[in-house]
Formats: sequence, structure tokens, C-alpha cells
Amino acid sequence: MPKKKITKKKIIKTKKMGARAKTVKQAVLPLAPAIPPKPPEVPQAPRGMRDILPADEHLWHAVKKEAEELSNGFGYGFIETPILEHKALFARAVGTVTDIVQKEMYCFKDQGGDELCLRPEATAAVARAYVNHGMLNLPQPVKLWYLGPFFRRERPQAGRFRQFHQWGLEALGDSHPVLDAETISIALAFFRDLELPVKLEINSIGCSQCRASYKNELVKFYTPKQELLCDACKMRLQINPLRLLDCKEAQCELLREGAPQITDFLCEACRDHFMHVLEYLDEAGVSYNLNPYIVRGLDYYNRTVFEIFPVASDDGKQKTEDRTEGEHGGEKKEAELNEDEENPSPVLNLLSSGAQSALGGGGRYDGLIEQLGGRSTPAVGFSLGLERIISYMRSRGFSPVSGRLPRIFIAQLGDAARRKALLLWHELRKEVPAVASLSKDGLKAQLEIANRLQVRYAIIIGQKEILDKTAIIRDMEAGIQEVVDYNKIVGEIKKKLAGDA
RNA sequence: GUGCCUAUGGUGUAAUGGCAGCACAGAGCCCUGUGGAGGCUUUAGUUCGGGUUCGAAUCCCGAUAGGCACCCCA
Repeated sequence: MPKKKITKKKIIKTKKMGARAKTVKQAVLPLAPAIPPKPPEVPQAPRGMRDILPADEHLWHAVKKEAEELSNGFGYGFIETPILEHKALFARAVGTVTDIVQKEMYCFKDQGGDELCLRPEATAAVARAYVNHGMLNLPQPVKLWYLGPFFRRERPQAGRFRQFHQWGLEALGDSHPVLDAETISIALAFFRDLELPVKLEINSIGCSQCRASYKNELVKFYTPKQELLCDACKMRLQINPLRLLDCKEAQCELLREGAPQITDFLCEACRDHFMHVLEYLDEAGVSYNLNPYIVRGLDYYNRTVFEIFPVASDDGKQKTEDRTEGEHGGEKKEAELNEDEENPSPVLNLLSSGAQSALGGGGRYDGLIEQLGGRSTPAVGFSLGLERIISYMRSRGFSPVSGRLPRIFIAQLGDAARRKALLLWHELRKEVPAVASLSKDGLKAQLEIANRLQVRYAIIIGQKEILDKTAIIRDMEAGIQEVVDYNKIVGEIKKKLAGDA
């Protein structure tokens, strides 16, 4: 045995040496136009952008389906805005001093000189569409939902990509606090349906008037203490004092304890609005956490703001389950707890560790549409990051709903049968999904593939079956097979599958 | 944009500075019309560019990419 191995190795080695020597020679030769000196580099996807592969299809499908059902179910209409927008739209809507506009947008000048950007978020575009299409003439509120890719040039990180997907919905044209509660409850229903425990953090940042007076107070509070702040917060104090509140530096968090809270500075109308939002949430059985430090980074928000976070710790999970128990019963408790004990997922820990890991967020933006040149129009909405949600699902061992795999395989022998098989495939497709590997010749090879795909039944057609106008249906689990009339295949298969179910 | 860590076949992983192996996946055969097991054969790799060294996957520098944290955000 060892002798053999040695000779094999030697042969391989000399082969490789030979090949190497050749390429070296080629590289050294000065004139060899026909032979490229280097193999071409394999192209890579751009940084922070990924292929979504069939292996993850069940996760994406589950998420998209749920999003669509909820959106439609609550009377929201689907809107698809362009991937590209004028740069000015986002500058005006999102705010010129935010990082998103200043450093993260993909912008370019097209051949006609237009300044265009890949959309970094959806709300601005939806608001633009509302104005453009005169939706103020529709019964208010106008309810719209979207799902699609967005682009921000940030450094990629866990749950953060340069191309990412959001599902979101917007209710425009009505300031009623029940709409705030409605959108929030839809977002939470999404997580509940997918069995993902989350917690809701909510706050009100008031209108521009009460926010202005609060900002003054904040600056008054922090200015004498600014030496104690981190460097970033010293900047924040000058540029955007509100953001002092969500700094995660220890010294800043400590200082924050004594800081004035916005809720104490809300004007009568804003306070009243916020109280009503909370009442509606109470009424809807939604549990929330009042968090005076939720601020949101986009300039257009006012009044209600909220963020949604994954829950990892047991106590958090308990809360979530208690809340839903009335509707769903407690069956799932044990299974879920056991799962987590068996594989404590690093992804889960990561997702729940920092404030940067929000699964989604939203709020009210009553000034945006007027800012874009429309009539003064209140609005509220949210958006969720689908990559983060999928990562969360994966960390919780989300199992796909069964029945998505094809359950029928078509195998053929000989070219006449191959042609017949292609036709059969099309006929079958109308009733049940099927697969085939028509390029394979041997029946063995085809059945191996069928086996790997875990199909339930294989339909086999060969020369003999063509002549007899029949086909073989093989039960892949039982290993038995029967000959049926060719015209009865579809009916027979349907009957068998129905029997299984 | 800043910092830290990482980089070996398609995937997952070995190799005190001294012959780049293993497993899975792929292709083919044992078996010309029947899968799941087994056996055999085979394809395929040190990210790139410099440096140190008799000798580098291994040490050093740089680039690139990825991961993570900060920043910011979904």
C-alpha cells in the first residue's frame, strides 16, 4: 500500500512540476501575444454587497410573504419608487448634516449632467411620490408599503451591508395618534408571526417648537460639563445636541443620568398626542419600553419615534411570551427555551448587545412633505432591515415550512424519451412542481440526483415506455414502482401526493 | 472614515521555517434500464506584491478582501 502511494505522489508531483515549469517559461517569453501571462482574476461582488442564494430562499420567502400579507391585510398599497433619485431629494428630506447624506450615499453625475443617487432610504421617495401624484386628493390617510434594496456606503459589519433590503410602510395625510399605534402594532405583529421575540423602545421628540426649547436646555446642561464628554460628543454638542443622548461611551452615559428629558419639555399638543399613542398601544396589548434616549438619526422625524430590538435574555423573552400568551397559548415556550440552551448563538448575542443592532425603527414625520414642496401633511411610518431579521431568524434556528421542495423527478432513457420528458415536464408543471436532469444519460445517475433532492416519486420513461405509451412511477421511499398509462400520469401523481398529505 | 483580528481546493479543515494532507462536494468507474451502502480512480488549493532565508503556507512589510468593534444606521 505505501509503495503505491509513493509512486502516485511522485507522478503527481512531476506532473505539477512540469506544468509549473511551462507557465514560468510562458511568463518569461517576451513575445507571446496569443497566450495571456496571467489567468484573469475572478470578479468579486462589490464590497458589502452579497448574492442571495437559493439556500436562503426559504428565509427570504418567509419574510417577504409575511410582509406582503400584513401590508395588504391592513389596507396598505404597494409602491415601488425608482432605485435612483435626485441627490437633492435626500439632502432636503434626510438632512444635510446627517452622515447618510454627507458620506454614505452613492452619487454620480449621469451623461446628461443630472446628480443622481442610489436611494439610501425610502421615506423621502414615498413622500415625493405622494406630492408628485397629487395623493392629497385621495381619501386620507394614504397608506403605502414598499420592499426593496437600499444603498449606503458604510463599512460592512455584522448585519450591515452596503446593499440591504427594507420592508416598510407609511401612512400619509393624517396626524391621528391611532395611526402611530397602528403602524407600530403591524411591525410587532410581523415579529410575532415569525416567532421572533423583540422589544419596542418608544419616545416622543416633540414638534420643532418644543424640540427647540429642549435643545436649549440640553446645551445649558451639558456646556458647563463638556470637558467630561467624549470627543465625539463635544462635536455633537455643537452640531446636533440631541445625539448626545444615544452615545454609548461610559462617561457620557453617566452624565446623561442627570440630563433633562424631552418628555418634560413637550408642548401641550405633543404631550397629548404621545399620551394617546401610548393609550392605543396599551389597548392593543402592545408592551413597550419608554426610552427617553431614542432620538433617531434622520432629520425629518418629529413626535413619536421608536425602534425595535431583538431580545436574547430570558427575562426579555418571558415578557414577550406573556404578552402573546392570551392569543396563542403557551405551547411553544418549552421548545424555544430548549433550543436556546442547546446552541447559544453568537449572532444572537451580537444582535442583542448594542443599540446599533435595531431590527427596525420609525416614527412620525409631519414636516417632511411640506419641506418637499407639498401642502403641510402629517405622516407616520416604519422600516425594518430584512438582512438583520433573517440573521436573527437563522440564529434562532428558523425551520422552513415544508413542502417547498419539488416532490416529483422525471428520469429518461434515450433521446426519444428525453424529448418526451421535456414535454411531460411542461404538462406536469401546471399541476405540481417537478424537476429533471435531462442532460444525464444513465438512469442510475438520474436516480442518484432524485435521491439527493429527496423527491417523493420518480417518473421513468424509456424506449419501451414510449412504444407502449406508458410510464413508470417509482415510489422513492418504498422502492416500489408501477407502470401507468402515459395519459394518466398527471392524475395519478396528483392522487398519490394527495394521499400522502 | 478609525481601530483590532483573519486569509490553504467549491466547502470545512491539517501541516516545530523543510515532500501542501484530510473530509465533504464534483466528475468517472466497479454496474449497457433503477437511488440511498461500499470500493477504486480523478478534478481542484497556500489572495496578490515585495522582503528575510540554502529553503516560506508558516517570519516581516505593503496591497486587497473578509470578519468584528467604533462612527452612523435598518
